[in-house]
Amino acid sequence: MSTIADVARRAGVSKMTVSRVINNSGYISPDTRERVEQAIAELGYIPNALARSLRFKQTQTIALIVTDITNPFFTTIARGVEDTASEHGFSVIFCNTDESREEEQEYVRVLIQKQIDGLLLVPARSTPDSIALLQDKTIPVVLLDRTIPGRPADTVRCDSELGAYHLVRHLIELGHRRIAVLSGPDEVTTATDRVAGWRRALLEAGLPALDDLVHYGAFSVDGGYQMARQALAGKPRPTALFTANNFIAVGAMHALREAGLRVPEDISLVTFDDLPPTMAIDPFFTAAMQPAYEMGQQATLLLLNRLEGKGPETTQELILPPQFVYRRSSGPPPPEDR
Amino acid sequence: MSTIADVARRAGVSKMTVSRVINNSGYISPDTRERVEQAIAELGYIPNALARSLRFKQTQTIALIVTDITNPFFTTIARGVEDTASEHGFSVIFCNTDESREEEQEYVRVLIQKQIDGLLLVPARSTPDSIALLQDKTIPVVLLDRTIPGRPADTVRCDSELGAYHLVRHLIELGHRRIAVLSGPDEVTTATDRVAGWRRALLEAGLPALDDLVHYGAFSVDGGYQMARQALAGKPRPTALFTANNFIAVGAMHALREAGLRVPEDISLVTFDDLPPTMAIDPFFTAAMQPAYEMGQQATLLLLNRLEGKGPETTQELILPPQFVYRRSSGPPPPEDR
DNA sequence: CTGTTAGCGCCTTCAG
DNA sequence: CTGAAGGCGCTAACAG
Repeated sequence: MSTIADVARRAGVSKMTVSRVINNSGYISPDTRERVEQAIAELGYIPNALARSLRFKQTQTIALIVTDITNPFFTTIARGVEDTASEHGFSVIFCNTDESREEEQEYVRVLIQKQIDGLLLVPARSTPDSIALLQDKTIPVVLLDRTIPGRPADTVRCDSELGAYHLVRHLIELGHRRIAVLSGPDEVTTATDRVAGWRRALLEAGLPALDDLVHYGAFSVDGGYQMARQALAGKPRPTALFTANNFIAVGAMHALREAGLRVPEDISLVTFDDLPPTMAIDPFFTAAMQPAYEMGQQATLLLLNRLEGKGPETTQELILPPQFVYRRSSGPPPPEDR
Repeated sequence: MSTIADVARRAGVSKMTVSRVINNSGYISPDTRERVEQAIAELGYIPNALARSLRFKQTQTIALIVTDITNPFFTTIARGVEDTASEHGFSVIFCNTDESREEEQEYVRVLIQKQIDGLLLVPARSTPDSIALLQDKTIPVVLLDRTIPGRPADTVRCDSELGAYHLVRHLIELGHRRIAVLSGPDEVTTATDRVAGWRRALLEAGLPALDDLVHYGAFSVDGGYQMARQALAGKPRPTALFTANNFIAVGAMHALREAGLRVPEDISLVTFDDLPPTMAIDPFFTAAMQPAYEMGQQATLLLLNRLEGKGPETTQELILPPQFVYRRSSGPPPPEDR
């Protein structure tokens, strides 16, 4: 790897002159520039960004920590982040925590060492530890999708409570009175917010929000399967399920099929997060779709603004509305339950 | 951000001593160590990896360039890469080319500047330019999924020709004689390899591999839709379609539905790449499934080995077999076509 | 218009 | 067991 000194030697100038040519700064005589550019071309010289970063104290690199990159929701966020960052000349380091608080802490440490300029974080669990570490070092952080209770921070997320409220209301309007909710881990704000929306819809309709109907578990196919089995064992059995994400919905469908229940004839299902249109032969779920790409994009823009010292002093919270699609997975309850 | 000098001052020792404590190198008297560790804790000192990298000439960072991170196939690869890299203490910069050669070139340039230790590349188009740049700088590269004709390089991929051959053979055994292939861009080796497998299966069965039956397009839902419409316009109409990836299959299904054709009663469909099990309520496609996670994992291990100077002098090519699942999307041709 | 000096934060070498 | 000097590659500040 040739360095700026090699180029300088070859062009018969000082390192400084080469630096000026590279960065188009200051005045340079045309033929000096020519000589330098030729030397650069001959050597195939490419500047070392590490050395620059060491001086400038910025790396043009941000990081994105998510809990599960295989979930299309996060994939789409990631795509939004990468597109936006790249457009603005930033690279993105991706990290996957698998919902583990320890992994998250470890990643944050490494990323600080690598001197990232900022971080986009989907917090694995609601503890302020990792983000406190960043904020101490005055490295901007934007929380994505989830919040950390009691820790103010810039945030971009979807309105979980509202989305849940509308989905459950839709079920109530169809005539359902026993609606179970299959949610994520109870330490994660999206999971508890979605339960809160479920509760509001029920109470508003004068229906009891029984604890028996609330299930917390993992945001995964297996979690959905387990919770659905529990829910189906309830007496009397719920006539509808509200699942808190796409994987849970798929797992619940497996359990329903196994129990010989037809959807929506025997039981209805509505869910947060749809299956991506690119993957759906025949879209089926009634769903609240989060604007994942836009969330990634907006979060990145907010972060990049912070890097430039722009934006208000106080923390910003951008809450995007979900979109609703009503499809075949929801219908009226079976006759005996009306 | 505190530096090693701050710690040294606070502990009343030299920078060197602090460095020794951090890296556990050389002998240090227990109570000097104690004092230094205390100073580190008090200051919340975290070493600057940039400065280290500048000296050591390695960043413990690799990059992964894919063409479309929203495709679950690449997502799963990415997950395999991230898990493996992280286990070995490496961070991963993700880049998305959208199948654009220019984007790829630009990313490679930036990544070289950032002094990545190695690159995992899904080449967007079959030109050796970007990888030549890396190899000139002796930065190890491992090609993933696709090869670059005429440019030997370490590669980890799935056997596209074989997978296609078996899928098409399956159709032939069911009685199909007019089988169209809907493939990717004709400059991409996976696309051409899959057409080659299709051709071999047909010729081996004594069937004509007519050019009319071959369609090249984009690896996308829209590409699949377009190609399927063309294929359906063929006279006589094919009785089966072989699609070269999951998105193409989904797009083809849209076109089939639009044309009022039932699968498999009126027309059969087999495909490379399944829809991921986490996303499938009711798996439908007869498919050749690529071991995506393992591909990511193996490619990363190969790359990390190269970084340590291990492995044979010659380039390595790891070709993994696809797995086959036979499901409802394929059946015998309609009676009039038998 | 161009060059010199100094330093970003860290670690290797070589003395003490 | 500990410290001082020097350099990784680059550029800001200050000459000339």
